[in-house]
Amino acid sequence: MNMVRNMDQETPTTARSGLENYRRRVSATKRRSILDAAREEFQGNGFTHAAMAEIARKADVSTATLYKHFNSKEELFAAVVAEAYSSLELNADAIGDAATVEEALATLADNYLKVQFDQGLNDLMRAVISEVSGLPEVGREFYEMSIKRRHDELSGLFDRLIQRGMLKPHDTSMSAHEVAGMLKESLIWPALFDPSFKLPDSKDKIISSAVATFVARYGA
Amino acid sequence: MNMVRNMDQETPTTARSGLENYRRRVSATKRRSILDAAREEFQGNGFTHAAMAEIARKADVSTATLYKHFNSKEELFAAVVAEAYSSLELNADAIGDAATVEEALATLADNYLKVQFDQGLNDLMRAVISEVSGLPEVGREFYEMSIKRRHDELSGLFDRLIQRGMLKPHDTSMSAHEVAGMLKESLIWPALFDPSFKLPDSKDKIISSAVATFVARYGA
Amino acid sequence: MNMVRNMDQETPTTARSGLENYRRRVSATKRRSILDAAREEFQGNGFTHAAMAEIARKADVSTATLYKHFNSKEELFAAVVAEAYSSLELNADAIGDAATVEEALATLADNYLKVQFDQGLNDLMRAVISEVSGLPEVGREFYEMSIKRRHDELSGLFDRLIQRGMLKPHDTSMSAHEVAGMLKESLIWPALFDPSFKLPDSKDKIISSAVATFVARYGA
Amino acid sequence: MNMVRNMDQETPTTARSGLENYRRRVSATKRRSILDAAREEFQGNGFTHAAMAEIARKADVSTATLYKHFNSKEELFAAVVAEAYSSLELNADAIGDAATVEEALATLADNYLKVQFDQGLNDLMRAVISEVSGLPEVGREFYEMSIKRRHDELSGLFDRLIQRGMLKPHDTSMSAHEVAGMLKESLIWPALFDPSFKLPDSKDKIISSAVATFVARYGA
DNA sequence: CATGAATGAGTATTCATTCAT
DNA sequence: AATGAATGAATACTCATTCAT
Repeated sequence: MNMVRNMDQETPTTARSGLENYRRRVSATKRRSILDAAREEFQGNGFTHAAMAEIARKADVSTATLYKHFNSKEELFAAVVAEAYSSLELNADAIGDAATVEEALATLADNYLKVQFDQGLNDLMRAVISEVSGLPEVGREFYEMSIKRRHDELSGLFDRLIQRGMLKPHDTSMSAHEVAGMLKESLIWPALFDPSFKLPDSKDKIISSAVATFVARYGA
Repeated sequence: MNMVRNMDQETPTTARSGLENYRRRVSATKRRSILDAAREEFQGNGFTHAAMAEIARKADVSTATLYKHFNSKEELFAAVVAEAYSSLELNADAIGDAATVEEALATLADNYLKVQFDQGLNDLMRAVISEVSGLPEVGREFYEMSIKRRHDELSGLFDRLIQRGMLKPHDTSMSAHEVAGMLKESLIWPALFDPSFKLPDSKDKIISSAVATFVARYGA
Repeated sequence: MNMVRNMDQETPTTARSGLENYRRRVSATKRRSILDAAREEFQGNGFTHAAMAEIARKADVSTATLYKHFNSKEELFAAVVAEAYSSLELNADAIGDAATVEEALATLADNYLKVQFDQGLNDLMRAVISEVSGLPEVGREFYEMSIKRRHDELSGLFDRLIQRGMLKPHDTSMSAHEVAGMLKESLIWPALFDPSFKLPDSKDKIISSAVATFVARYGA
Repeated sequence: MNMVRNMDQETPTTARSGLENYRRRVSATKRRSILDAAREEFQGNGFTHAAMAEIARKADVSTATLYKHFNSKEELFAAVVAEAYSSLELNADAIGDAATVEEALATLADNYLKVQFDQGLNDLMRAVISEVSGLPEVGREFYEMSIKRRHDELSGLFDRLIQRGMLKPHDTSMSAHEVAGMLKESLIWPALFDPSFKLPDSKDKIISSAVATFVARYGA
């Protein structure tokens, strides 16, 4: 049945005219390179200082082509931001079977920080913050889709841990904010003000301490 | 008394002419109105979208006069930012005699949030973050002088509370980060992405919970 | 009957294949829809603001097909304009048997105005005038083929009326200009400056007066 | 008393600071050269094809200066058009004492045509017509201020001629339209479609005939 | 010393036309 | 023969900064 479904999807593709297929592929490729170039520009220069012409140059397309794919600079930026957070992999489930609360939280924190720093999300976050007055929608959506989403994931994890008797019953939305805040204060906040900020060696110690503080209050 | 005040101003360069004095006063007044106008513009529109011409207009001076006082937009911005954090009043001492740790922390948090929201520091913070790529110095200095400075004040308070036996001995720099982070996550972070964000009604509950979590781990 | 129609089309190049025939018909259909779409666009937006892409969209063809039929925007515009005036039906003859000069002229004027307003010729005329600097040929040709052609028709009518003794012998080219000008001043000229201009209620009065003035000088 | 009044006006001017005066002069000069350059461009290329950069170049100013004087291309165009028709000198009065109606009308027509052709008003008129869809206000205002204004002047003259018994009492608005239309049909209308159209040698004959037709109906 | 007019470098966006399939 | 994605050249407008008076 799986095969059949696959065939259902693939048959029309192969049956499609070569021209259509070719165009689809070329178009997708260009769109991809535009998004990559745009992300690089926006992360490096922020929204305002990123130039459409430079994005086009980096993507190796004309500005007109760029505008065929995205109707405006705002729309392109929104697409870049949306793609950034839609690619975030939630992995609270994956670590749900950790032996201890401490282990689970530390792993989750590690994953989160890895993604945040490796994918340049701090740079993108600064770019979004820059345009909060001009593009309030993008700001609000970014907050909802990345920050709030991870918060919900975290409080969901806590709810499950309560059910398993690994945590005291409590307001998990509050506690999720608290543990996230403890980590961000030392590890994300500085990155907002210093583009060269890297994860410090003390990272693990900071995580351990935050987890310990969390457990001191909410541990079973 | 009048003399005393005059002497305060004139002593440095003795026997200044009345004209010189007048000019000095006029100049200081203009500088003041420029800084006020600039702060208003930068908080309202961010660095990039603030216009020097508009600042000059609001300050009721010509653009040339504006440039006599500040050599560039960057320099003016830096001056506004510096003034903003240098006017922050630290008040950890004032509440040092609180009866309980909880009371002391809650009062401190209240003061901090009041200043942050009433003086539009969130707006200014967004402006600084916006220009971190272009003006890294301003970003770093802002972090040092406002965020780090408040952090040092807080850990200093904790040190004193430890000495009085009201807190367990511990790494107070770490704990200061943690309690600050817990508050910011709910009460400052959203303001970064939504300029219309106001302190929520749940503010006191959030403060209480953060303090309780702090005390659960670090309380004596 | 079907054969007859086919023969009408096929006779010129005998023994054409069915495929060729089909293509010819399709091509003619497309050309037709392109011209219709183009006229709509040009009348609505003028030459410069009409967009080739929009014309293609309205005609339901690709831009490439559009360019197969017409080598440039200018050529397409010229074709639209040429078609517009070639479809003008002269009808001076038809009213040649009117009882009085007054009646003949009033009928002719009525017909002329009806066509001009109903077929959107005022809009097209504005479009032509707009491009007179860029496309002088189109302007001159439009003038020759529509304005001058109607003028010739009119002076021809006057010549016949002179022969019948219904008008004094005179320079009919001059008088044709005069009567046309009298009507246009009130009924066409305003439309050049106001696209929403409609024929006023006083239209008949204006026609009568112009005719009366004409007759006062040139009547037998 | 005349002298005193002059002094009243000049004193403040001379008392004005040299700087202010200098700037006023320079600014007026630049504005003048911008308007001249713009008129040349608009007459030559129409509104859409006139380029702000080219106008700036011809006026020997930067585009920014150009925008200091006129907020937009539309506004600049409107200013050019307004200046063109506000400089039209009505001179029906001046010829009010002509011996005969014929003489008065012929003189008036001559003046009108002279201005229209010498000042390039036909070119400007084409430019206005081009933008009637985009800038309806400019179109309507142009019609009101130039065409309608001259029409009112003409019918006013006719009213006075009726009072003097030189014309039959009649609807002078109608007759003004008629005589204007007779002239325009031969002498202005062709210029709308041919930028190189010049006043023909037959000009005087055309004027005479139009006047004669007018007098045939409305003469006393 | 103050002025504000002038600048030049910069940017987002559009559109007639072409070209690989 | 038909497609529509891609192009490049063009253009209105902005703004930090300077300069002649």
